[in-house]
Formats: sequence, structure tokens, C-alpha cells
Amino acid sequence: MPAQPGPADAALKLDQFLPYRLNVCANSVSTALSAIYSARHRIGVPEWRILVTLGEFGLMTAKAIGIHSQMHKTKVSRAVAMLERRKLVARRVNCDDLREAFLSLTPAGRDIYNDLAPGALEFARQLMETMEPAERAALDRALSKLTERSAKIAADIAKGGNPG
Amino acid sequence: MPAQPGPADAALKLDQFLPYRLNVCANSVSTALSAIYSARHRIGVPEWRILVTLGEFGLMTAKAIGIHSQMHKTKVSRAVAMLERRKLVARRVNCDDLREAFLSLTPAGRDIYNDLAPGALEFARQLMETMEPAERAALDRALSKLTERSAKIAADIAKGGNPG
DNA sequence: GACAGTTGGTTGCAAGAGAAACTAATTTCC
DNA sequence: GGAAATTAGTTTCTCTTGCAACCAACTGTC
Repeated sequence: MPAQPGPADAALKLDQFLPYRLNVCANSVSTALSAIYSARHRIGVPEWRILVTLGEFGLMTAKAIGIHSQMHKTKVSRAVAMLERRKLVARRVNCDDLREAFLSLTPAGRDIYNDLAPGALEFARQLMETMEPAERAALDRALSKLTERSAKIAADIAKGGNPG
Repeated sequence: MPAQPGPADAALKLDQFLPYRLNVCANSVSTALSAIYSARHRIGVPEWRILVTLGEFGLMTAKAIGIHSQMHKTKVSRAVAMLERRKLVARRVNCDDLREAFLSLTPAGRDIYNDLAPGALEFARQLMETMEPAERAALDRALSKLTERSAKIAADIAKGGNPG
């Protein structure tokens, strides 16, 4: 058993390493999806997430959008600013708290949302149909568990520096 | 059934949308992992991937590293340059083809690899143990299928603009 | 009611990323 | 043997992103 250089002692294979595989898969899926919507409208991932979030909830503050769509507040801020410039989202300051504003889709924004949502759902459906129902369920559970577990591990590292 | 704004007609829910969930999961896992290795050595994801690839294969060109680790050639170029500056990888020009060079870990690079690999494997193990064996297998198959399918969809879009 | 601390949101800045242009070496084809 | 096309790798330019600092408004607490 070589303790020195060489392929022999490598138990770590990148293409079987779960974090890497997750990244590659997520990236591939994300690229394909954004090929769908960025072709129809000049829109990036952050803008897409905001449209979808507002499409679902109707009226939200930037902060709430950030929480729901897991985006940094600066990303939300800039994406909203861009959508506002294009008159796709409207801003109405909350008079009970002048710091924040309620955001919503304009009719034009709603049109784009209605134009894109079916394609996105169809895309998701096409992905789903590559899997057995049981596989789908397993994937769903796995993604939740992995997200949760890795967040906890990261938090532990940030806190103590060592696992717990 | 409202055809207008409002939450009611939203069949598209971001937090159940597969591409989004994949992204969030991959990101969470990736962040946790890089918390592990970037704490011990000042290293980013591209550098990490190169270390692991060279750790596994021993001797490779930049091009081959890029293919194996799914990284753009500019990313590989810069990460390799950085690792070279730190004397963690060595470059030996191929005298049969002066355009390319064979890269490999220096002893110092091998040390870092040996230092990081166990932690990375342990991390992957901790993720794995959140899942049943059957779930793990399902996840594995699912990731492969999703990656493949989405790549195909994206290629179809790039080609014809329409699915096939 | 004023001062300290917090919170929603924006902005300045520096690092990271890809596209395209570029260099140098190699292959192809006549 | 030499021009045209390819290929490995680097560099330049530009856009994105995240962190930190910041501003303005709000919430205590005294």
C-alpha cells in the first residue's frame, strides 16, 4: 500500500463524491431551465426567483422574498431594482413602516410569469418522468435531509470549529 | 378560479420546484464542505477540485482536469496558476506537444491533499448516514438521470429552439 | 423625548466567473 | 513544404456576486 503519490491510495474519487455530484447536477438543471426562460425574456436566476415568488404570494417585502427564495439581500435588492426599471414589479411603501415596501407583479410582470410558469412546470415534469415514483420520493427526502444536515455541520464549524 | 393576480392559481411553488431545491441543497452542501477545507488551508472550490483530481490521477494536463472536474478552462488555468505559485502543483511541459503541460501534486501539495481528503470523506459519510441505503441508491441514480436529461434538454434548446 | 441598538434596504468595492480574443504549437491537406 | 484549420492555455473585458459600510426608519429603555 503506497503512502506516497500515485492513484493507488485514492479513496476519494471526485466523480463519485456526493457534494461534487450535487453541484454538477444542480448546475446542469439550472442551466437548462434558464435556457428556457432567458431565451424568451432577458432574465437571470435571481429575477426568475423573484417573479415566481411574487407570482405565488402576490405581495411581499424584499426581506420576505429573500427568506423564501434563499437569496442574499443585496441580490434581491438589485434584481428587484432591475425588474422595477422594466416595470415588471411595483413597489408600494408600507406606511406603517417606511423602511420597507410591498412588492408585487405589475400586469406586465404577471404576463411574463404566466408565459414562463407553464414551461418551467413542463420542464420539471420532464425531469420527474426520468424517475420512478419511489425514486422521486426518495430524492425529495434526500434533498431535504442533505440540506438540513449540511447546514447543521456548517453551523457547528462556524461555532466551535469542531463537530458536535 | 381567478385568472388574475393572487396566490390561488399558482401551481408553481418555488420551495417544491426541483431545480430550486437542487440548487439550495447543492449550495448548502458545498458551503459546508468548503468551510471544512478553507478553514485549514486558504483554498476555494476550483483549487479543491484540482487537488482532488490530481490526488486521484497523479499526472494530468489542464485540459483533462477541466473535463474530469467539469470546470471551464479559464477557471482551471487560474486555479492551477495559484496552486503553482504556492508550490502545491508542479508543471512539466510535454516535450511531445509543447502546448500542453503535465501537472502533478508536489510533496507539499500531496501533504495538503492527505490532510484534507479524510475530512472530506468523513463529511460525505455524515451526509450519507442521513439516508437509508435504498435512498442513497435512489439519489445516486436520480442525480445521474437528472444531469443527463437536463443536459439533453439544454442541448435541444441550443440546437433547434424546440424540444425533440 | 432622547439616546442606544436594531432592522429594511441600498451602495461601494474587490474578488470570482465566463465569453471572446489572443498566443503559440500542432495537425491537415494540397 | 507551406497555408489553413485546430488545439492547449492565457489574458482581457465585462458582468455577477457577496461582504462591509452605510442610510433611514423603527424599537426599546431610561
